[in-house]
Amino acid sequence: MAARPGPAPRGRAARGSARAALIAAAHTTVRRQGYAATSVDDICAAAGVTKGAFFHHFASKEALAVAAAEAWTERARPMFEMLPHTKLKDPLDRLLGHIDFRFSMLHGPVDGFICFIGTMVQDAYATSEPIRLACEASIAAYCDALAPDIEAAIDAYGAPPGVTAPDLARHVQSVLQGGFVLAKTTNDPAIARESVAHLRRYILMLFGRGETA
Amino acid sequence: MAARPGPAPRGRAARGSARAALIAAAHTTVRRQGYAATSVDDICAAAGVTKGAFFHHFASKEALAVAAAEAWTERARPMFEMLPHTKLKDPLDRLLGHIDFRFSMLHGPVDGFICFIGTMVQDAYATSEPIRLACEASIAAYCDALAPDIEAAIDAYGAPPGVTAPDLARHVQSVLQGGFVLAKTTNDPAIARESVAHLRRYILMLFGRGETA
DNA sequence: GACACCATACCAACTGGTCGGTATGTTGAT
DNA sequence: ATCAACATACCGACCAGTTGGTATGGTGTC
Repeated sequence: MAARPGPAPRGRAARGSARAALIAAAHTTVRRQGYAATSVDDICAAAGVTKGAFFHHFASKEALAVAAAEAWTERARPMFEMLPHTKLKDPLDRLLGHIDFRFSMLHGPVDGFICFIGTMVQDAYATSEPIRLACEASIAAYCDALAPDIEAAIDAYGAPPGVTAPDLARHVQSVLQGGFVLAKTTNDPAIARESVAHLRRYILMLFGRGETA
Repeated sequence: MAARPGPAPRGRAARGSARAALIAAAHTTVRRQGYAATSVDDICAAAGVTKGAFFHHFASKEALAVAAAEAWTERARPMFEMLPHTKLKDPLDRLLGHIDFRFSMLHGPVDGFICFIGTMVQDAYATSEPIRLACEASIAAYCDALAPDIEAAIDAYGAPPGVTAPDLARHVQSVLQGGFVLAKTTNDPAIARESVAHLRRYILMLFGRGETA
């Protein structure tokens, strides 16, 4: 107790880190158990903080959920800005690069790649409008980030009538979310990879690069 | 299975109906709130039955969940046996008929068309292996029911290499589940209809009936 | 540069209420 | 009379949220 080591005491978490630790703990815990099945105590234990700290930073469990949804959006941002495929010249190559990147994430334990937003909105959309809205905003942000490349690909290569950029962006998100659900069901990511492979083939066909029967 | 001879008492729910009422209540309540957020009392209230009756018929909440998953599978069976499109001669027409039928269901309140299985497995797959397995069996039954028509369509029209019937059946299921998640997120089925429309176009292209850019 | 002052960050213990599940009583059909 | 099919009353565990308090770091004053 008397020992007062330098800047980072090893015994417990640094002061000021509780809020971030709680959000990170919410991400991992809710992804594993769902929102309703995750108690505030669970999150506190995972974050290594007490309940007092929790309610110092967040007015309610719901408020944490909203903050965690916003943090998740920020966490996903580098996927569109820092990855190598985002530097490709051809917009369709950028889109396919994104799909391939999402595909490459679908390995290992299911908890490691499933979407916090999709998991949470499933059992909170009917009980908490603030959470639902936060999740809607996060999904919309993802689609908005994906849409410009799709738009450019449509401009460059054309697309069948009725296919628009926002529309296709939402479909990409839909296939991913569906893959997560099935991966949870079978406890195996292979089924999600299959589905993303179908999505990739669809996009290739849409833009005239694919092969038909 | 068959109704007892003689009239049922008029005043309150017929004796012997509690089990079916509880399963039906589980379907509606879990679809709206998720599994973890649904209490045994909620289900009992929705079924118009007391807790004593609940635990007379089911050993636990988990046991009801498993029974409800099996009942859901049975409930979906007529979709493959009794609908008009199942009588079509062309297997691809039967498949498209099924897709169109699923599309036509995507109207009105979200609670009305989302999948009990997909909702429940989301927040129970990590905490209850029996529930996960029951949901896996239900999804597998759906895919098994869909696969023969796809197989026949592949035989009749051919398909790109790597596309198999079980594979594509799972993709159909995946797109549906993903559409449900996004419909919950936006509280609007339109987004799910869009996604199923993309799925339909993909299938048309796969089998050479589609148009590319 | 030392110290009073104070807002923030955090903690342990607790509360009223709800949870899944149980123990036991009552009813109705055979 | 018997037993399945319910209902009533209750239990310990756990839930989200509250309370009263302590530790920490920044700031103004001299």
